[in-house]
Amino acid sequence: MTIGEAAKASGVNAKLIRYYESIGLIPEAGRTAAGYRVYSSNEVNVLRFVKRARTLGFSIERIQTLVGLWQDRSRSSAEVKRVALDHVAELEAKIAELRAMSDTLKHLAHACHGDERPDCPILRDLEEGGGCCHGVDCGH
Amino acid sequence: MTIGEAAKASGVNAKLIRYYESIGLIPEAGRTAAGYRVYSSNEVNVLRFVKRARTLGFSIERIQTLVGLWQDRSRSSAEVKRVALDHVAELEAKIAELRAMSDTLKHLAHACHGDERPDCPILRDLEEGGGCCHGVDCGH
DNA sequence: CCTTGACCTTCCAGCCGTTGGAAGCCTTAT
DNA sequence: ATAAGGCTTCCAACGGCTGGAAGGTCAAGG
Repeated sequence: MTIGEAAKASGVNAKLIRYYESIGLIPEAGRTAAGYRVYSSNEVNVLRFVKRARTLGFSIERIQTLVGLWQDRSRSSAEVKRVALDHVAELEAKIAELRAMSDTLKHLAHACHGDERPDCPILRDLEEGGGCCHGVDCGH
Repeated sequence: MTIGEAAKASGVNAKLIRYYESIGLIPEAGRTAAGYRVYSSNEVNVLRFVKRARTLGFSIERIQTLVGLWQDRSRSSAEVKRVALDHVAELEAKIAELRAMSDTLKHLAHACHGDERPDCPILRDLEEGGGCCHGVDCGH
């Protein structure tokens, strides 16, 4: 299997496969006499694992840990669960951050007439540093 | 006002101020005879505006637009609102993406015993590409 | 046999928004 | 005079890719 075929089979871009190899996420592939990388279905499985883990938002570093646990038959499921829950905690923190941004902006946009006039509570908020709704003159 | 003082006054790191100048987000600051950057309270206001906008997650590109609208007295609030709502849409899309990841992982982690045994539905999901819950043998 | 085109190789650069460090100049205080 | 602290520029790294250039290799067709 060449890198292109492995890419198709795994869903991971050929360039990305080389990148993953270069950073040590996956082991160095074997080579033909001409220097072409060669892949077996086993390596394709690892690539698929990596791809799925990326889809779930795991960092490369954590994926390295997960692949290690996956290969380790004497792993404990507790270790895997801990890695997953650490990641969930980070996701939830990020979601909360984005949620706060979005809600603030939706509120400001709601208060904005959105017509041809220049007056705009969104710009006022940016100007004043977000102190709008802590006072009394916000009007909502 | 030197760059360090402007940094304190605006809450934007001195290094970041130079970076913002280098990419054209803020205009080039004036200089003393010795080459030190000089800031007025006006420029500090711009920095504060930028900082608040970053806090709300706006990209540098959109902040450039927002600063332009802010300075433009003949702007329409509709333009500002559109920029804000475009950003809200992006935030919501990102939130939905992270939400899906987190929910999937929480579900998998819930199904994982988290003990010393190696068997783990999280690894099974990564191995199989997330097909677990579309079938019948998932067990939840 | 030669060409064409599709693949493969390496290396280098850029995206975003920062942050860090190195090397050197300027100012102020002691 | 000298030390400390600020300022200057430039270069590099983070994460996770993605693109391009320049060149080698392979299979099919004329």
